[in-house]
Amino acid sequence: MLQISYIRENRDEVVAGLQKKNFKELHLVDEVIALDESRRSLQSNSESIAAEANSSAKQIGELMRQGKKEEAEAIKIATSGHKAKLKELNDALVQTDTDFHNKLVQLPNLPHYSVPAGVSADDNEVVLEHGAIPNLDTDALPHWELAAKYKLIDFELGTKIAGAGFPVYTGKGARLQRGLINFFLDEAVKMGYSETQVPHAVNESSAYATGQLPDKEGQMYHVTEDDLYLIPTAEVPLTNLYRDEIVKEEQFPIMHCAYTPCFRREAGSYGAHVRGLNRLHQFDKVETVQIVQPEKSYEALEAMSSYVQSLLQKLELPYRVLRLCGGDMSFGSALTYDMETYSAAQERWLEVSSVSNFETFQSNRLKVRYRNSDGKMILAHTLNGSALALPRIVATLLENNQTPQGIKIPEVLRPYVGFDYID
RNA sequence: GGAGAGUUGGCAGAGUGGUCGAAUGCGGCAGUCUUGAAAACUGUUGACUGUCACAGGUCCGGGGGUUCGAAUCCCUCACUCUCCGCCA
Repeated sequence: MLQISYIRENRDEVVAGLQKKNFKELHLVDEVIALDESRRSLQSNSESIAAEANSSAKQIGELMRQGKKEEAEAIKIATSGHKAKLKELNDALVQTDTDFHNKLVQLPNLPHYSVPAGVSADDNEVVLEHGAIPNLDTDALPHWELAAKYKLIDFELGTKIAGAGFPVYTGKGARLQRGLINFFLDEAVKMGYSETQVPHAVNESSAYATGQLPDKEGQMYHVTEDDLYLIPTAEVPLTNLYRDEIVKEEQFPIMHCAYTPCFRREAGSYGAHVRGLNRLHQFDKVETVQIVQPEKSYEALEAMSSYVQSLLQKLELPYRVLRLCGGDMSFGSALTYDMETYSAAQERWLEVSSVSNFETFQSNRLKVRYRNSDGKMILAHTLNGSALALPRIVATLLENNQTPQGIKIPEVLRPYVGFDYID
């Protein structure tokens, strides 16, 4: 959620930023400003009446104590009109405030100045590419065929017990999953992230605070009986750890990592691009979250980005880093780097990580603040990044490393999985 | 699932319908003392909103009501705890 004080004072910059993000409902900006205006004037009206009512009530109390009943009665009669007026003003205020808030939350975050203009994934800027793209034989198989051949993943069995997009991992496939999770967690801890286990379901307040609600309501599984949402990413519980907290400056940088399954409904996608592991309703991911002072957040973003790259390097996967253009960025992000690995058998890039700085967009709702050295309350900046999401890593690992002897496991993973080849 | 108790400031914990944004203790901060620290003593110490700054307003789990006036009375919802039942 953007800060209204900023919108009020920087209207033109806000509009320009939203345009860069390819946001269409620009009229909302002026509507929000107008609603804020009338909300504040209603508030000051209501408050001055409240102030009068308060002082009358105090006088009455004083007079009653002194036993001057008649005088008290007189003031009672004189102030009896306040109540109706107050009620009226407050009703208007509540209505205006609700309208104001409903519109304010529809505004996405403003992009960082370095974000390239553009409307779609084609306009993303390739920051760098690393590693050689492997030349596979012409009979190389896509990962879903490899998964079947080596009995690593059973998609049909998952469909039977849950539905499409809920794979069952078996044998060395299951072992590979566990190995990757442990590897990612160990690496994150080495980087200074504190390992955390979090609930896999969250309440409405949490989903709202990190921005999944109301923006992405349909993308989450909702347990209606208990009004809980299955987490689409560990970002939600991890970031909400600090909801409504005033943290001490010396706690910074706050760094957490967590492994969780992630649940996404993601309706409406079909075809080869969602085959196999490319898009799932349940998948595994190790997430990293940082909460830092505003002046440190871009430094932290770069560190998170190079950390993710170091993982890909250790896994010996060719990858590239994209700086997302305005139109392709998520609702709450100010700057996002996507990491993609090259899937040689599918001959395309697959997104395996997304690292974002939300600046104060999340913390404004979360109310994560700290007191700076001048004693001022400051909203902290929040960042998060996948480090890493498993399915597409597994997909590229299987495809790129297929050899006549089987699928070669990268050195670094061998101690984690306990074998050198899948065969 | 059944029965009961509770929700107050960073924490613990008082609170009679008016003088309660709230006693007291702990913690935090500043000072005195000390070479320094501890102890002791003194002072100070919530958030939000609003203003150039004051003033003003809101907040005692959330929402609603009664009243001139609610932390205190009523309704309602949520959550927490205890006991019983069930259970990994």
